[in-house]
Amino acid sequence: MAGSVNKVILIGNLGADPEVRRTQDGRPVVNLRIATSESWRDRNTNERRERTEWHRVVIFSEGLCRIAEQYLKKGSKVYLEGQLQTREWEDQSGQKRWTTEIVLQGFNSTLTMLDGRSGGGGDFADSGSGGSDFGRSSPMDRGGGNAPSRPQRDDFDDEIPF
Amino acid sequence: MAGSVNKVILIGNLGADPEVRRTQDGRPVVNLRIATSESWRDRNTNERRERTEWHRVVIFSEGLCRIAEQYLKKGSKVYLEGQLQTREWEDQSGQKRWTTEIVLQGFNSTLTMLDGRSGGGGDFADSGSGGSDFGRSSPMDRGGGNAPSRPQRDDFDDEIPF
Amino acid sequence: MAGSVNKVILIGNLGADPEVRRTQDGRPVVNLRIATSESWRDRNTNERRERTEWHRVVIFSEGLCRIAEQYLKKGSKVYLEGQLQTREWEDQSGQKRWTTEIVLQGFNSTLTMLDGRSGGGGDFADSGSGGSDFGRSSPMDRGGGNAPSRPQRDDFDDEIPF
Amino acid sequence: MAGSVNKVILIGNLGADPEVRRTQDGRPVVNLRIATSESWRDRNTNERRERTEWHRVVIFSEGLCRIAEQYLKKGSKVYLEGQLQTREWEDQSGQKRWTTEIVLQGFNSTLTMLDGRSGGGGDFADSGSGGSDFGRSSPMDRGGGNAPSRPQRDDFDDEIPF
DNA sequence: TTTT
DNA sequence: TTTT
Repeated sequence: MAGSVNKVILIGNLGADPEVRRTQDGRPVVNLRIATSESWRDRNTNERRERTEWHRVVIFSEGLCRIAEQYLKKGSKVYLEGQLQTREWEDQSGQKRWTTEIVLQGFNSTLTMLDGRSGGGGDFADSGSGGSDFGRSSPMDRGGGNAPSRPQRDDFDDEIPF
Repeated sequence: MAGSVNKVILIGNLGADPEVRRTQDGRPVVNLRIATSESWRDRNTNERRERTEWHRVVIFSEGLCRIAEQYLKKGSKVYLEGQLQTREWEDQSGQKRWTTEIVLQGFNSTLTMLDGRSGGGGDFADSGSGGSDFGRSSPMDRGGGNAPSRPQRDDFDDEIPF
Repeated sequence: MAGSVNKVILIGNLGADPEVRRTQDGRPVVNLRIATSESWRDRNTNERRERTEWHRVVIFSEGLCRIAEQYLKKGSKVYLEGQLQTREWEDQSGQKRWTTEIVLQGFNSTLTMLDGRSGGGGDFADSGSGGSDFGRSSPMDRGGGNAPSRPQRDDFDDEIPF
Repeated sequence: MAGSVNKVILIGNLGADPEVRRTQDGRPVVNLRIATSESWRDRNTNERRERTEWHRVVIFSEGLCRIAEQYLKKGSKVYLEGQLQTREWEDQSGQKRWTTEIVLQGFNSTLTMLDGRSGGGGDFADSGSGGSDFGRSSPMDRGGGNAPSRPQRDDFDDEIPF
């Protein structure tokens, strides 16, 4: 469909260290659990109340995976932009289940650390990546195939951390 | 938690007419199914491909419910801002399930029609408001001078459709 | 125009303490100067480079003004959502000039502190609110003053999880 | 500065056809004038009022320039994401002036047509460009210079329009 | 004028 | 499971 937008913006804290996996062909995938919360004072009881929402974030962009691996850990505060995707899977009993995740992949995905821990810090974005590693299959896949002479993602990565 | 943000921005089309329900105490709740899509041309096969993502949207804001009921229908294109919420429920077999929805409720929720169907059109936001406490004037009115006798939220509601 | 959106999202640091003024009829107006920066390493020279952008922010929302006054100071890091407005003025020589500002006023304006300085911290939004009721307690608290017969926040709590 | 965000999101209509220029080294630059509006009913007079804001948009991304040239015209409705930049210039009398623009360049810039005119339509993003000119210097580097051997942007462009 |  |  022409003219659609699917964007999630979060600022929250990692509930656990980033979980790093690799696809069969060696590309990294990082999963994050991120908490966002709201607090307010209940008018009737005057008690302070809080609601925490837990988000599943999946990073496919190689550059952002690297950032997550190197700089993020349990408790880190991040700003990110990604998109919603719901995927279907089967539980042990063979029943269909759905999980909704925030996917960071391709252009318009961003990950920024908001606390200075680890001496890191920085503002990162996935330029859509360069070469072989990106998207292979997805709407974002520009390519793959032949190794690009100089993958853009690497260029980008060269710049960071600063 | 201080300093967190949980925001979803979608532009997409309704896959069905809005589904309107009422809570036990009479407040409206509207459910929307919204599709966002991306298309690209597969470089390897040169085929055009498309991926459609379906989103569950729940509107609790009374004002936005009214808008949805009155103006939206299957096929309508909308811009919206809401927040992610995952709720737990039990399926028929008593197993826990989770569903992630985009909730429009309270400040920072917005719903805007992007096609002119139905003679409608307009830009709506939920002030979160109930009745009497919102906006003393107009969104743009910084100033004024004469205290308006009638709360902006009502004004706002009066304003639409325009 | 129906169906338009005018939104600015910034994360940056205050270049100076908030500047607080009052309108003739006593309402507060707060001006902020906020810096956003990007850094990168120049590929050719291998030097680290940086570009800082300075933004003029004007807060008309009383609640957000109060927050700014109480919690923000030079160096504070904030997340904010507002809208672009360009206003015309005359310089000393009578020539027309324009200044573009990010205005926080009414629904869909938000201000969140991202560092914990001052013991503060919090997540604030402008419900378009009128006067006395915002900030008094929490972003979620719409209460204030006379207990509204059916506080929305409570509604909200009732509703979730649903 | 690490951890900053500078993002503008607009949905509005072009007030005029795109204005296309070229830099000395041949790269395209497109200027757009975009209107966003809000309407409301004045509580005191009960008149309908409207405020239109005009935005200056500058597109440096080659891919997005092409899109703008090919598909946009006066009256087109667009969704875009870019960033704020204020540049200094001198008027005829040698006085300093500032103009704030919304710049589409590099990752995290997007342009989407929201009306189907011209048979067009589509969802475009600037991947930060391709080849040789991105990252080489900066996100802000509009430069370029050497023709990229296989510009990513072209890859991307191959996919559109669909 | 901020920040890292 | 985070954070304040």
